[in-house]
Amino acid sequence: MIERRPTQVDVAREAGVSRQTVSLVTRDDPRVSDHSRHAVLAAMEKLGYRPNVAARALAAHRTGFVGISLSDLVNPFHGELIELIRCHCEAQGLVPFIAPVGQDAADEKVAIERLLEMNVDGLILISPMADDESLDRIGSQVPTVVVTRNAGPDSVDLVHTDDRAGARAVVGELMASGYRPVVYLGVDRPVSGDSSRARIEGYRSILAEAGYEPRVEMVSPGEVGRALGRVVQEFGNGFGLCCHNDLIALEAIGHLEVFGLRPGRDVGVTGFDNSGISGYPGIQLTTVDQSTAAMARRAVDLLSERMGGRAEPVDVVMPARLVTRATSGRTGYLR
Amino acid sequence: MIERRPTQVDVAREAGVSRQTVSLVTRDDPRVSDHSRHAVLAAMEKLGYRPNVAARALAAHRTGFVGISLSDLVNPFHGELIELIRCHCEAQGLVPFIAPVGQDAADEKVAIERLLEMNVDGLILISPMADDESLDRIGSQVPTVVVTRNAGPDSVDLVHTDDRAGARAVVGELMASGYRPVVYLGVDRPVSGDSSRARIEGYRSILAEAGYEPRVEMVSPGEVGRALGRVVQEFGNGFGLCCHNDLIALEAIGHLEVFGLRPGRDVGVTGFDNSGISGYPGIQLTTVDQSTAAMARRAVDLLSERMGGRAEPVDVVMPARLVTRATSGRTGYLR
DNA sequence: GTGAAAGCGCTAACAA
DNA sequence: TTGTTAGCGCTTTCAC
Repeated sequence: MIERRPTQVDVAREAGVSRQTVSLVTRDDPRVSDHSRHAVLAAMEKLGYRPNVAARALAAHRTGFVGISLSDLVNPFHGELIELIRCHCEAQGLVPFIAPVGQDAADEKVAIERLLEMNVDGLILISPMADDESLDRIGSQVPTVVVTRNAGPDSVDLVHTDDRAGARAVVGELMASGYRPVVYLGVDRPVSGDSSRARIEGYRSILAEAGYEPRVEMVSPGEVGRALGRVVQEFGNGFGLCCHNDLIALEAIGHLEVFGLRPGRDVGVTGFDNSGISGYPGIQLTTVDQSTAAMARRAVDLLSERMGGRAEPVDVVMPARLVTRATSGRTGYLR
Repeated sequence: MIERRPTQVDVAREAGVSRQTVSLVTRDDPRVSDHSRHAVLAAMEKLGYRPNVAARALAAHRTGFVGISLSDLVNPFHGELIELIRCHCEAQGLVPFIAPVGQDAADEKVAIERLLEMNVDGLILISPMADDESLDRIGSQVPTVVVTRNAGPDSVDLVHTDDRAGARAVVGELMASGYRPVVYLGVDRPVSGDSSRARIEGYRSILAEAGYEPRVEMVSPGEVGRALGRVVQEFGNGFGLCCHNDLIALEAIGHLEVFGLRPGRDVGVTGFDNSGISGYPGIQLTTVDQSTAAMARRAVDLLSERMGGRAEPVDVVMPARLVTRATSGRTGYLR
């Protein structure tokens, strides 16, 4: 039922040339006569020849593969990012593969290890949980770009949004709309250089400047209710809720409605990521846009450069853009 | 900066054994003395040895890789499914990789082609767009399981939910709550055996039994507004909206609120997938549960069996379970 | 422009 | 239990 795959030998026999000529054709080498090339291509087509990547990798010491590690597949922001990265990889002749990561840093390590085992030429790590030492080990083995982190070892490049500024922007917006106090609802990711930390830092800084005490509630996705209950109990209404990302904000909005609190009216709510759903009518979440497309492009470009031999680390900071919608209260009440 | 990776030769020298012994240890072969095994493992650890998968694939004619093709990374249902598939692959000693697919069938073909090139031992295709002929070509090259489709060639196995029954259940629920007419809001995927078709068929069948005319509106994600506008214009309120999946339902709910229509009260709305967000308080979407965990497990099991030599096609139908929440109106109005 | 030869790092059958 | 011997399918000098 499952037949043997044709090899270059089969193609060569079919085309009436030597096997080496076939190899040259696959690599687009110019020193093949038009006639031979044509015969080879026709034979490949006829036989359904597909190069054996394992053999090529073994002989050529490269694969053209780019490994992508991605933990949170449920976050639509990541989905958008991956699709854009894929497009830019295509354009650069790189072949992207995703290793699904499980829950924790240990799972992530396994996933990255596997990408290394399959001889990827480069690595794009999206919101990795690994510590700097692990990142350094990885980066010194293969060109690596880390996306959404603002710090890391010199062996990797960094692409991230100005999370601090983004957080300051949304918190500023909530305060300008009159919400007090502004509470931060975040995820607990004790990873150096992680976006969650930068956002909290931005939140703290702008509150400090305005002379307010910070109040940070750490939650896991899916468990926003309890934390929010505490906040409602303590402050009633009129407070602002600066959420780590759009998903948490959506969950918070759901809980607020149960408490009878209308987002953008009784309570100000903001997210982060400007993911597709945040702009839906009926949701209209005020959030921060991360210029996802530019991030994706820069990440792939940096990787190409690293693969091309650059050794000095590069850190690209993308602008954070406030997207003001209904949930922060100033553009008209929706609900 | 980037040092050469150690090979079995290096490990053998370090451990003071022959290279072949190292090979045996990597394959967990029992006929190695405890002493040698220990020395080899220590040497591997010390050198940071990692097997070269390309070389292994070339020699052993298998990789242990399972390729997963996945078009819609933004749909959280797919994210959940992938994570479950990953877990079961681990348990079976299989290594999952995802090839990100672009927008259309041509992109998908490229992505699957790449998985084949990297010598995956098996393929799990999630909601593929390929036609039956393409699927047959794929399935006759490598063991393949197609998830979420109810028809396909004999060379592939099928795992899918009873979409017809699921659609009948939600439409029945909407009608029992008194919504008339019940409109279907679906995506246009002209793929044989696709879940979208089965759901529409279920919708039509139950409407026909009750003596109503069907009304199917096809939309693309992100463009629900226009179609919904037509429906509202025509029927005012009191109608039911059976949406192809939760994402579309959420988008529809957003638009309904702009029209001043409250889901579960003025209009009945249902989704499909029972994805995490559908149960959020404040959303409370009536939907259909697809027993995602069981689907994932069966898919991986079927793949193992195929890889083990089974040639007869298997078609597994998972039960569709109605999850009644607020948006279909009978469990108390939320909004 | 084409062919010959060597070898990438590993597995697998067999012999010792 | 360990070593020997062939390759797997391809790229890459280097001659021709």
